Amino acid sequence: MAEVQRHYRIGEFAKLVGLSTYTLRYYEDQGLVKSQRDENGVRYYTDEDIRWVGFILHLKGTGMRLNDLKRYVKLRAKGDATIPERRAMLQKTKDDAEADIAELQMHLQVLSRKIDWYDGKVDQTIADSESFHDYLQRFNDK
Amino acid sequence: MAEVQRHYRIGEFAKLVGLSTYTLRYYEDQGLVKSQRDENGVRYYTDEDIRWVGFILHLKGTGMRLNDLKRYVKLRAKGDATIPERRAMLQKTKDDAEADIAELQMHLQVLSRKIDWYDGKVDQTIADSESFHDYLQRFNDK
DNA sequence: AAACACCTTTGAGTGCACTTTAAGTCAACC
DNA sequence: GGTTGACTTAAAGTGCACTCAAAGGTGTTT
Repeated sequence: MAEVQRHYRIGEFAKLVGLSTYTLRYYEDQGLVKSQRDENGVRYYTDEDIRWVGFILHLKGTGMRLNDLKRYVKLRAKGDATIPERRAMLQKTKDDAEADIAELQMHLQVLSRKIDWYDGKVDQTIADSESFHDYLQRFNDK
Repeated sequence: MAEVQRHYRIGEFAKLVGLSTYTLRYYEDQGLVKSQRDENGVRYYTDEDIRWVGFILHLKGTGMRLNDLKRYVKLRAKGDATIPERRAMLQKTKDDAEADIAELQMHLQVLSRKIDWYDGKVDQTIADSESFHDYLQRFNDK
């Protein structure tokens, strides 16, 4: 636990977090990630940066946009007074993501039914499929 | 059921299916949707078209790309011999969507715990995963 | 007659999140 | 001493899925 902080240069760090060096510099431009510099002006990152990037990738993974991410980072920099606002952002992101999942699952259900129909597992959709078949004839002409 | 087929012109149809007239014409260019024409060359759509657009929107909703959708439609036009391939496409789309959901839920879990942490509820959840808790502690804003 | 909704083709614009290129410098490693 | 990997800024390119504009046309409704 009491080890000397490891330093990672951008190439190594990129591999560790699963982003490209381009993206990392882009994120830095955007104010999402910070780096430190050595005496030659070369970026380096620490284990804390790995955790931070991991966290923002979780937020991104739930559908948060870069603009919101920027806002979140700015709020964080302002201190504890912004916690309620940050909490609200996360809550909204969560709610949105859950709505997305629910919608996705609804679409998936239709897809599953269609697959079942292909497998001949569905009998009550004959009427549906016949008109659908008729419909598709229109695509045959040209 | 033996009613005269209703005809919808593009504006009305667009509202019914929730797409813009631009998008509808774009989809037609791409071969995803077909329309019929009256004696003046004006597009019209039927109830069957509503169902068809509904279906492709379900496929889109599960993450299928327009290119794949185009491929699907072309296969469909080729007849029953392409059913295995179409089935496989749907299966892959389904598997991908399910993987997306799983990933999303993983990210959501991190988000949820962060919200709990903002709420000071974290003490109660130490029990289930100490290392996960430690992991999340790293994100404690300071 | 004006307003409106539709038609055509072609091409440009939008938004997001990168991704790459250019052109030049610098320093470490083999 | 050449390759590698880093640095800089600014700009252009990519991919997807639209979205809109231009410019001129037809037909139907008020």
